[in-house]
Amino acid sequence: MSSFPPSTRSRVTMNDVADLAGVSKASVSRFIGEDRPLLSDAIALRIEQAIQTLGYRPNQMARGLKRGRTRLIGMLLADIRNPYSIAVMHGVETACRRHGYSLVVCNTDRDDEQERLHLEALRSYNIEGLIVNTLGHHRDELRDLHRELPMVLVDRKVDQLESDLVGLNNTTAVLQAIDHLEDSGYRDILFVTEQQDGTSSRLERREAFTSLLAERPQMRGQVLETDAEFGTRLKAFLDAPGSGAKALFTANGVATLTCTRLLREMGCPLFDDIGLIALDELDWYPLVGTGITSLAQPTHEIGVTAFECLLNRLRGDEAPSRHFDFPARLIIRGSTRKRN
Amino acid sequence: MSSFPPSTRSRVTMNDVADLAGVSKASVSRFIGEDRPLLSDAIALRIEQAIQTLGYRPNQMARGLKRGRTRLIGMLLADIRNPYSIAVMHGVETACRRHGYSLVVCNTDRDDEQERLHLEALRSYNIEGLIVNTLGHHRDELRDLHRELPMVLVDRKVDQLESDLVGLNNTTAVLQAIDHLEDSGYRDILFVTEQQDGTSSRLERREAFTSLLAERPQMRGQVLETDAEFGTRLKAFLDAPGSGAKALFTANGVATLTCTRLLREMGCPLFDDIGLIALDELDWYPLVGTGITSLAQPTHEIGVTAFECLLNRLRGDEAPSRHFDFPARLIIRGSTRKRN
DNA sequence: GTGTTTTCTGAAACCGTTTTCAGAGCTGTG
DNA sequence: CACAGCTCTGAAAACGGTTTCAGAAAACAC
Repeated sequence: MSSFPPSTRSRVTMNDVADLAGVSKASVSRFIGEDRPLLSDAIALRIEQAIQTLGYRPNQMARGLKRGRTRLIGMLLADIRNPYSIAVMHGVETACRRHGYSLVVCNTDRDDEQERLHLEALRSYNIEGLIVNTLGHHRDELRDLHRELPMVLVDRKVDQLESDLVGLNNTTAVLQAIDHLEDSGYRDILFVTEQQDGTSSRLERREAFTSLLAERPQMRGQVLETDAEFGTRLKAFLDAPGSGAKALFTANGVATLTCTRLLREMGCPLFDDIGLIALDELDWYPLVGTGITSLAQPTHEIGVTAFECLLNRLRGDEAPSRHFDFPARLIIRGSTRKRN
Repeated sequence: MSSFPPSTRSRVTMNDVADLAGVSKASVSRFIGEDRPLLSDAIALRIEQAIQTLGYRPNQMARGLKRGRTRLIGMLLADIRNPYSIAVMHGVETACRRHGYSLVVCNTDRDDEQERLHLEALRSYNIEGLIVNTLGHHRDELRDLHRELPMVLVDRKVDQLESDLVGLNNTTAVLQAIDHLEDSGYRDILFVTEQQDGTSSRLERREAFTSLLAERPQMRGQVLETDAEFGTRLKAFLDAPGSGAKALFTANGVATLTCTRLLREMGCPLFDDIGLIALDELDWYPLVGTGITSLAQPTHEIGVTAFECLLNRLRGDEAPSRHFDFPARLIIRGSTRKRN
């Protein structure tokens, strides 16, 4: 009878429901919370109907305020346009959804100041946990925050920050790559990485490469960063008299893109003269030249695991910090065909 | 003197600041809000110092509760793994950051039920505005929500939802493509689109293609969806006796990937026998075969514009709903070399 | 010196929830 | 029938802020 068009009312609140059902706010609160069994059937029914007719949705902000549970988790990303980040984020998002959490995504675009601003913002929203995939400068802010809430690092360690870490087993992955290259007859390997900026995974991969190759006298290895002079240096590598079949080993998706572009610009056929193996799998690898061999990371699993770590901590797990090192999966394509 | 290690205290609140500074909460509130000019210099200084020593950060949740401004905006995405969505999201995120907003990202994975759940969640967080890039089933929920807050559609219209729309001028883009194909000597065009699912842009592109080709008797066009039988049908198109040079016109990134994969599997050299023009630009297009010609969308600009629309509405702009149709940029590569 | 503004400040109510606490009804016992 | 022990309910006090309102102090006018 007394039905307003709900559109005119600003927003239906717990009081409205209580009034319509003729009960107190407390009862409504019990109904929507975990205390429903406390209520008599009669009252529960009245509340349920009132909620139905009014289309009531509890206000998470108010809930979070009183209860301390916002059901919000934050994710700090260094570069939202990196497919790796996106793939991991997809995993996180899926897991969040499954457990009733929502995700606040913060992209720093590799900018330290943005990282600081985002950290402040996230804190002010009372997020319950944080997933971090950035350079982690602002160590102090991160540590402060870590005292207040659980935190999980993805892919990159942060100095002096004791927290769970989820990522790739970089050493094993690099070993897989080198083994595969050696098996396929390659002897002269150029490891291509983006410029070192303190990213732990980047450093680990590079060091794994250097130390593993040092153990194999039959192979020769060098390392190049994709800096301003990369083009000329790459050309020099290609032109140098070989001590055996040559191959590039790119340390991530961006490096792969850079190399493939350059090779193409140099008119180097893909991949007759030179081999290529890439860390990280991208959907276009099968399409380029004879196809790019890669080591795929279980990105989805990494994301899901990151969230689950957080969830465990939220549920009170106080165990010392753990590391999850996932293995890579070798996908062989034309870019590493057998040589002799 | 009475300095606790801040780590032991749960979280410093406005009351703590007020106590330390020897003022009332009201003054602290004025200090952190827009009423700072009301305060005397002496008091402002005391507050500022108290905030400094305690490391106080206001709680956005509590703020939002009373004030109604959460500084949160939501983005509903159909498919977070689609590079187009990511590119737009990057634009949105940048704009958000610039204006002090944070972004809650919700990925529906093209699932209607997830869309509903996310809409509920977003509403419960009192987001101030919503950017929508989904199928928009749940028309009613969307409409309800639209009464409460401003909304902007990206790329796809939603039936009977009067709201701002930001996207590509699909008709013009298709026209550009056809013109370019015709100029380059192609006469037999296969338009490849993902299965129709109600996405307005998908439909517009297809219809633009059909009607534009109808006006050009010298060209022949047909449309194929990437369904289960697409492989065989594509092969049929390739094998059919041609009435002129053949080309594929893929309606988005996914379709391009599908086609390129199939062409490669069929052993069709890329791109000698057949041309290809793609709507949407991806970073690997230059690398495949002789390079894929594309129509690039100004994704970043689309994202920024979407946010700015929202911001205008938040600031009280009540103008009737607007459409922003951006033009595409033609990037010519080897896949549409001249034929005769 | 009084009266009127103006400027600054704090008390208290409020935002929409949860949670504590006390009390109102019952039921069962001796 | 008095008493304890349940089960259910509502009033009221949080949560961490903002905002209204009224009053104190200072500035100005006469």
